[in-house]
Amino acid sequence: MPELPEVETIRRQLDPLLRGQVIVGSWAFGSAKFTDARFAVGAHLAGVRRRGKYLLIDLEADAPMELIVHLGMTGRLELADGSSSPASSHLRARWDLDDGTALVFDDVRRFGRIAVVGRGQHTSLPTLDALGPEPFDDAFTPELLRSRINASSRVVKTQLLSQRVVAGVGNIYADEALWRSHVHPGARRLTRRQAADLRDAIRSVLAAGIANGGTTLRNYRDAEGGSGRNQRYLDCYGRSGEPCIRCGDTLRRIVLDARSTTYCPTCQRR
DNA sequence: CGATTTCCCTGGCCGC
DNA sequence: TGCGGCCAGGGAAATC
Repeated sequence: MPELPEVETIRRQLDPLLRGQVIVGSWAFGSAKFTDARFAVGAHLAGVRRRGKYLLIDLEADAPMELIVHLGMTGRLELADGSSSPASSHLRARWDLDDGTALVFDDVRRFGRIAVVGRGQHTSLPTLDALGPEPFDDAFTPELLRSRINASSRVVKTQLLSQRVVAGVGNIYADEALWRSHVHPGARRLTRRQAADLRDAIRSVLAAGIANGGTTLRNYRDAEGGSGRNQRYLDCYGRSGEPCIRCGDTLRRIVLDARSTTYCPTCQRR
């Protein structure tokens, strides 16, 4: 379940390793979600960027292009050098690089996606195309958060997961940010104070996630095959039935949009 | 057009 | 030990 901190961790690891290399060959699993991988062959890798949970690898070829990778639920990107090849029991794509290494994409459940598009041409990926601001961007203000949340009748957690209000928040960090800011996941309107607290909480839980190398609960591994450490510091997600560390009440699990949601019924009132 | 629902996937876990 | 059933859930397509 890679969210922004996990994708950013991978981006930071891959960028210096991929920059300057040339893709000399490729292989892709026979599914439309991955077959675009072969269109990157022949391109020069100019750098690895990130938008929300999407990795954007800049390609220089006849025209500027982007190799877009979304890790879905169980996607893993690793660099294989001849000596140590990463676990790839569910290989979905491989890009052979001119120094003899290979970028390998493994994805057990095939919720991931690969696309090669013209630079900045994102209309074929609707979620990316309509992505909200980066959480650390100046544009992500409490006023913007409040106006977008209050403009829709959907509950706040659903809107956070939609990626349209802010980019990169998934189920884990949504529960953490809502808990930290005392906002009920089922709230439909935010006060100015709540919006300010939630904006700050989103930033702080994501920053902690990045600083801790991401959250590994099941499948997530970084680009070196390592586990994250942030799972040791989760206050709310996955802790239903346990006491809230802030007030002592028992954390409760509900289902919103078919996604499990943990919150504190005392700290997070509607 | 926005909101809501369904579907895609398979390893791990639970109960019998 | 074996096996059916269920759960995890991001994003896109289908439907309301």
